[in-house]
Amino acid sequence: MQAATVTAQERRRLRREERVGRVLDAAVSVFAERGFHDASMDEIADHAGVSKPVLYTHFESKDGLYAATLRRAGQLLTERVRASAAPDLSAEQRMWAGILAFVDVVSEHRDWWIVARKAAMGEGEFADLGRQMHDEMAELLRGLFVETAAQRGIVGGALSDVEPLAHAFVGACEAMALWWVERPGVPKGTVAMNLMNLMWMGFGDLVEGRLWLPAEARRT
Amino acid sequence: MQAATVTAQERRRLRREERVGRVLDAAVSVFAERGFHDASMDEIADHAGVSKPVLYTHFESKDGLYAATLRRAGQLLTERVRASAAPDLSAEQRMWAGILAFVDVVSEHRDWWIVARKAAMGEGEFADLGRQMHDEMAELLRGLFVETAAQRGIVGGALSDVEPLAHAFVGACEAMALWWVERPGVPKGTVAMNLMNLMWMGFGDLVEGRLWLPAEARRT
Amino acid sequence: MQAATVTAQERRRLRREERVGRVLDAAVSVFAERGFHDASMDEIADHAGVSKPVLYTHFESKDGLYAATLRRAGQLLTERVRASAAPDLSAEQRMWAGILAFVDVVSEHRDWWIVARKAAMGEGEFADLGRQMHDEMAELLRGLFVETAAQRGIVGGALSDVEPLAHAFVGACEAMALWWVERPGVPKGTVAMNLMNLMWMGFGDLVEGRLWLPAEARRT
Amino acid sequence: MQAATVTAQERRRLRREERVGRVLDAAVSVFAERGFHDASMDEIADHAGVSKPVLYTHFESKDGLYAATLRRAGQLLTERVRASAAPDLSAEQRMWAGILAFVDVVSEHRDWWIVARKAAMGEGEFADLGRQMHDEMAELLRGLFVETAAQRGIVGGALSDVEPLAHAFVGACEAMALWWVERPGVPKGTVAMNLMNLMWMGFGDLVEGRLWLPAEARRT
DNA sequence: TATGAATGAGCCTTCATTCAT
DNA sequence: AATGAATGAAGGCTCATTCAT
Repeated sequence: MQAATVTAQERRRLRREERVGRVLDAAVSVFAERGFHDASMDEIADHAGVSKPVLYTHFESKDGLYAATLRRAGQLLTERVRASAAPDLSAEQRMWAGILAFVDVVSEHRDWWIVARKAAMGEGEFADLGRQMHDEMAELLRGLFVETAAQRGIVGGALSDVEPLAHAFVGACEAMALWWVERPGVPKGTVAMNLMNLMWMGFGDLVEGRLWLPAEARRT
Repeated sequence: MQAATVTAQERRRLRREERVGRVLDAAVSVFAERGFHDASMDEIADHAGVSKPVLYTHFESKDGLYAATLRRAGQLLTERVRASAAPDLSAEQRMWAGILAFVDVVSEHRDWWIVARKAAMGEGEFADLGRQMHDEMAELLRGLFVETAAQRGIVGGALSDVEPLAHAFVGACEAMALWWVERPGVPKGTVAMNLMNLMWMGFGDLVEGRLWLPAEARRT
Repeated sequence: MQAATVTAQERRRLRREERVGRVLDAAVSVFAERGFHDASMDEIADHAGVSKPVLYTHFESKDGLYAATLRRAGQLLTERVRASAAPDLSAEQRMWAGILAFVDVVSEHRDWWIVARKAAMGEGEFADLGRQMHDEMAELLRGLFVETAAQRGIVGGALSDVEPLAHAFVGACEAMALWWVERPGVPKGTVAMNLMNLMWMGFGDLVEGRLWLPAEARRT
Repeated sequence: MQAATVTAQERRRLRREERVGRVLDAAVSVFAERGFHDASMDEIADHAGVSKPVLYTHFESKDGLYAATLRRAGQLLTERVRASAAPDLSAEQRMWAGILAFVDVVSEHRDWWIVARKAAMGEGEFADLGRQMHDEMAELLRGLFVETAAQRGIVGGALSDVEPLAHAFVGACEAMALWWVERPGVPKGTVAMNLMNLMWMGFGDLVEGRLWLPAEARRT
């Protein structure tokens, strides 16, 4: 009896989780296509094959569902990138692995990535959730910069604050991913190679102190 | 009499244009803060200090007002960048001038830039209008790449298609601008320098054929 | 000087009346085509070639303009019908003349007639104004009935109240006019003949006491 | 279980139909009183005892609700008249039955009849729907005319086209109904008798070739 | 527990009407 | 006296959210 009861509970929990999963999948699909405001709870319920009140038994509100979707998207996208940067690899290897992971995950989870991108331009909590992967990647990059510079004995240098640079690099990745998402024919390897060259080369120059200066500063 | 009549018409026309200007200013401010959907015509009218029907005498609809705002934003932002790249300058000078112009215009017209960025993540006509500056900058960059490569006698090279690279660079600029827009304390020059280094260095490496290759490819 | 002043006033009055006439013409045209609600003051002003405030200097409001239009329509249509029934004619001649006048005026002033018809189905004051011609014709007919019956020495008769009959006959005229207005090819004479037969024959039967009775009443 | 389910569905369907019925009743009442334009969806919802969105779950739009109302009115009014003209009756009996049915239905469904009359004066689709009963009655009458004339061996006759006459007779019925609707005290039988006399007598005269001619034509 | 049906609140849009010139 | 421009008020429609079954 005990076993049966547990099984029944388990089954219920599984069914519940499956439900939630289905709803999130529907939500991400609709949110990605329409954006937050033009996505209606009706359409999401239809996509999920459930009735609208079910949405409200699992999520507080439309905002709640959106936040959950964004949280899920953040996990999905971030985990893979973070996992790829194994600590026993060299900086170069970690960067290459990270780029490969990024390209992979973006192409495999197109909708999640699009939803996050759209949310990133919003306001408040949603923007933060939407920027999760961006921030994570920027932080990883910043770590790589600092670590490499330290290994080479360079302190400070001309560009003392690498945080904006990290964000810029991540922005380059995102822009290229966006460009790529709209051109499905381009092979993944090309995209990754482009990104790696952009980042590793610029990275190398900067870390080694090769610095461009405006004409007026060069006279000295 | 003739002169007076003309003056009256002129005054009317001026007032009309001033009105339209005020409405656009209010619109960009509200759209920037709330996004298209959460911006209400009521709030825009309030911000402009006019009544709601005035919006409809100058613009077809909310969509029309939004499109006009985006068009205006596109002009405002794009003109300066394009104008900065005087054809008698060297490629390096043009790039530096373009970056300075970009940084200037983004900081001077924060709201226009934010509105355009938000629109760029949408769909359809609005997205196109919102991407105007991005596309313009990417095209300018692409031209610089091709021209410089040609001057140095490099044909094809390892990265035959520079379009994605141009988009990536523009993405880097945008990400840094976004980062900067939220940190008003950072001096403009620092941002510009960061961007120029990122672009000119990576640019130089690529144009000169210094190419990063994955380990398995390097064996050959 | 006096003469000149008078002339100037006259001219002004004429111009004013011409203006009012133009506005009424425009109003009847727009009201006829669109009906009261879908007619906008803008469209009427455009049709009249004047600006909207001019409408309000001559008429109190949209309702006022509509009422004026209906009053004018009532005059225009009613006068001719009434004038046709010269008191020195026989009843038969008066009826025939009235029908000819009705058919004439309806075809010559299509819009005025249509406007009145539409108003007749409305509410309140407008309905009354719209029904002016109908009521006038019904009254004329009733007079003919009573007069003829009296001449023939018939008092009371089976149909003591001829008012509803008069309305019914007028309704027949209107329905045929409506049918005719939509079929411009049919000659005027045919329509008039049809109406006269309908009315004169029925009229004759009734006045002379030939009465149809339901089967159960006939047994007696 | 099966039975219970079916019952539940049945109940739902019944309630749904009842709701739709209630909405249509409210709509016809408000449309009859105010006309299409001055009727607001708010007022209709209030009359029906439901909230506004309910109107939109059952009907596409205000236009749709109006069209549905008119269609319903057309059915309601037309069916009874058509049903009354049983084919095994004589022409005279059919006309009398039809008139009784018309008078009945107009008095029992005052609002439906008013709504249809108002719509008939409009334009486009609505006018057609509003004229349904008129057209149906005209067609029935035309059939009676032709049939009776044929039975009496009259071909062509002086009035070769009976369609306008049929419309005129129907117009007479409508005008009398309108007159009656505003004078509730008048007994139904009187109205019916008046109409029957008008129609059957005029009808008889015409079918039998008694024809009124203008003076100038009579000389021959 | 899941659903069909309902609702309250809000937003875009229009138009008769009126100022300021 | 006439106009371009402006406004207040109202109506149609939608959608996130919640009952009653």
